[in-house]
Amino acid sequence: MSHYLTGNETRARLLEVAAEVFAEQGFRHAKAQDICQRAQANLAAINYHFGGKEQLYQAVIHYAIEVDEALLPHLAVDAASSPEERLLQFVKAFLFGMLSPGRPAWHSKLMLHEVSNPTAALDLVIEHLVRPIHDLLYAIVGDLLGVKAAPNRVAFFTTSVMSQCVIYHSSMEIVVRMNPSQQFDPAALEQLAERIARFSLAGIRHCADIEV
Amino acid sequence: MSHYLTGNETRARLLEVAAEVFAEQGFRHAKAQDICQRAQANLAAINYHFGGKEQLYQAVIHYAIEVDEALLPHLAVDAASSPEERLLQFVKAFLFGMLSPGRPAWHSKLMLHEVSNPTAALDLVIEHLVRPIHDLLYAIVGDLLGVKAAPNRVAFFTTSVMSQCVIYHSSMEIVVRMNPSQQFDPAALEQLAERIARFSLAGIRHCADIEV
Amino acid sequence: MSHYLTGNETRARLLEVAAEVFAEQGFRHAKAQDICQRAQANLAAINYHFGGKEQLYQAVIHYAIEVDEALLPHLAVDAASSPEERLLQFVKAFLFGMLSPGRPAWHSKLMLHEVSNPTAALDLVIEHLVRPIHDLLYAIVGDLLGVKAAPNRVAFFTTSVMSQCVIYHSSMEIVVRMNPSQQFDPAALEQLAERIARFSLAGIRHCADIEV
Amino acid sequence: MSHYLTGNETRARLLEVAAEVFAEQGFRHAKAQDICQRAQANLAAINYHFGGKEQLYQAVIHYAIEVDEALLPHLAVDAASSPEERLLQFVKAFLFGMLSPGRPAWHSKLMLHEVSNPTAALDLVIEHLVRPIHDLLYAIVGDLLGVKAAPNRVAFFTTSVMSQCVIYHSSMEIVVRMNPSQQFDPAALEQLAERIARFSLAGIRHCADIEV
DNA sequence: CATGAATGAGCCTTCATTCAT
DNA sequence: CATGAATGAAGGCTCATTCAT
Repeated sequence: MSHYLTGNETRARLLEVAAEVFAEQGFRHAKAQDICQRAQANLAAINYHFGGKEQLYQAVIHYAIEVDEALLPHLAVDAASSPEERLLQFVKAFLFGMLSPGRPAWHSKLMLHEVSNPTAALDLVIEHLVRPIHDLLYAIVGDLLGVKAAPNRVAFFTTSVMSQCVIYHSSMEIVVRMNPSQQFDPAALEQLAERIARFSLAGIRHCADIEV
Repeated sequence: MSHYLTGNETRARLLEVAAEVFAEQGFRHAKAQDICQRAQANLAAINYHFGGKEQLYQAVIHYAIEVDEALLPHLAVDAASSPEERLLQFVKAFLFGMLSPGRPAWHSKLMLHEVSNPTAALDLVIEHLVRPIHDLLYAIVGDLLGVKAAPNRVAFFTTSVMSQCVIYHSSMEIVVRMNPSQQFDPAALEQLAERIARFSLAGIRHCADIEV
Repeated sequence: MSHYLTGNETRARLLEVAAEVFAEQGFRHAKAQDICQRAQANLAAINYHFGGKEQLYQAVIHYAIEVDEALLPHLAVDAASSPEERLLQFVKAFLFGMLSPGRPAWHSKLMLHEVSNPTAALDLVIEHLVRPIHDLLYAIVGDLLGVKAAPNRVAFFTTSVMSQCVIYHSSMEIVVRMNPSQQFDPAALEQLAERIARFSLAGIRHCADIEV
Repeated sequence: MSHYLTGNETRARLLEVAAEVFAEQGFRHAKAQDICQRAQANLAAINYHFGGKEQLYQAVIHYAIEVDEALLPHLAVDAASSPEERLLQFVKAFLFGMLSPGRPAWHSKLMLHEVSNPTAALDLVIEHLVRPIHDLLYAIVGDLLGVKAAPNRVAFFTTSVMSQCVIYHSSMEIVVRMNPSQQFDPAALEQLAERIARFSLAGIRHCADIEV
């Protein structure tokens, strides 16, 4: 059990609230006053418990990483399945994890802010969250292409699949504007995942054939 | 050169500098002082010429839109070509437009900030920049699928293609980290565009077959 | 014909507009920009024509005094009438001059501001506007009391009558709030004047009797 | 004495000083810096304790109302006395309350500014200070006229009496200029009150007779 | 371990005035 | 005689941090 769970309750509440606020506003837009107010803590509490806004943010990132690492297994679907099946499962899990109003609702938003407005914590995020997920997908795509596939081609397809998933989060606003009828309830997400998987599978296979 | 310039020289300088600064820092983080200093103008100049920081930002957005609308025709490739050919041309033009170290280096960054931290100007950006481009691609995909295609399927494929292009801009940092060998010189962009087009084409055709 | 009418038209417009704006906002709250805008003059025009906001205000006060001195005779009613009649006429003229939407609507407001937020021009205003009016009323009251009346008693009654007139201007807001049914159309003003005159006459006579 | 005080000492000092400064300059002309300096507080203290200049002003108004409400009973003279006696007592109490160099010297000035340059707080002032006083006088006048008196006539006389009292405050500067020999020591105030009461009584009675 | 009080640096805006043409 | 452009001083607000208890 890590340090952010030890100590008193105020500290924990602060951390939880900060995660939400940072997720909503990003590091620089987030206001210490806002966090303390929502956490029903004194304005000085941040400095007392964490040493400052900056360090609080670091703690939140660490927190997020731990939480996420616990959820990561969901993406690592049954290794015995066919690559095709695993691709579908991956996309499905990723989409649901990102878009369904699940537990750490703040989680993805936080990461998004970190990516578009990087702070010193970006490295941590990439190594602990992005890379593991990326590697999972990379392995699936690798299996689809077979051992003979050139790494940069595997990487390209991995990126293509990722991009199709990620866009529904990072550019949700715009996606909705361009296609207002698109829904995001579980059933619609399911269909979306299937389409992405099928679309990508076809693309991968086709290219696998013609380009050795 | 005296302090009192003819015409709107100061105003123009202010606009140019502001575009860069807003692109670097986003609206809220950008400092009026910074802009004025770089533009060698008085702190009150922003207020005098534009009426405030907010309106200056609006002006920059309008400026960006004008610049961009001039580049838009490049995406509208020869209508006589086959849809396949047009898809490739579109992706190529889009990628080059976004990634080549071309004209206004600040342009894309500005848009990125606007999308991740939307202001009131987002609507403008969407309607004048995003939608025209989106519609172009939508038309190409529509031609590929034929008249019988359901609109929401056309929209899905359009989004998938767009996402593959956009990710090389919005998440460049991460793409590079995950795949360090990826280059972005013209030759590499050319190859990237071909891959995206081919991958997408296969995906679209496959799905077109099985799903009516 | 005084200097504020000579010179060009811009200057005159500026003066006219400034009078209104100063009347509405008072000297310090009035904004040079506002005045110039309404007068369709350049922002620098005030400094050019008058030398600054301060001097413009002085000019306005002088203007007001001249205008007012021209209107003053209206208060100096027929000297042949009885004092009782003259009192009524005075009150009526004063009330109408203050409250009817007459020509220099800005005039009284300007004076009011000057009195509650005095500037260096207060002396001028008092000597040229307040005192002449006061003296008129003082003379009427003196005639009512007869030659034997002590000056401080004449002064007291003068003040009492004046106060009853002035309050309908200086505290209009409050008067209306305390007595919402009170109207201020010409007929109501007429009645008001009669009441004030009758009330005051009775007071003066009663006191004249008992206090020698 | 350290910079960190217990309780709301700074807040109290700020309030007291602000009352004076607002009374002297009015809301808009008063400078936050000035207030903080005189109160030996930091410029941000206003924001910390009150939330801004505006709210500080509100607090001052409330403060003034509290102070004043404590003094209000002095005006509500013995109900058993005759109306004539009560009128005299009322005028006397009002004049002394306004003009004697009593408690909060800033109080009346503050109200004056509020009336001539109304802010959102005017309503509060009217309802808590003006109306109670007005109602007191209205009742006295009503008793003098008897039950048969029309409300608008009672209101008129009330206004006339009030105006005679108030002018010695709102237009003190001018009153003195017009009648330099007038004194305002307790004895003179006493005489003034008697004159106003007697004058008004005569006016009221006379009109009561002739106008039903 | 925790808090209410206070601070100061930084920022945007307003506004009368000045400059050069 | 007149103006568009530019300026600087001053004001108020935000916000993370620090102090004393």
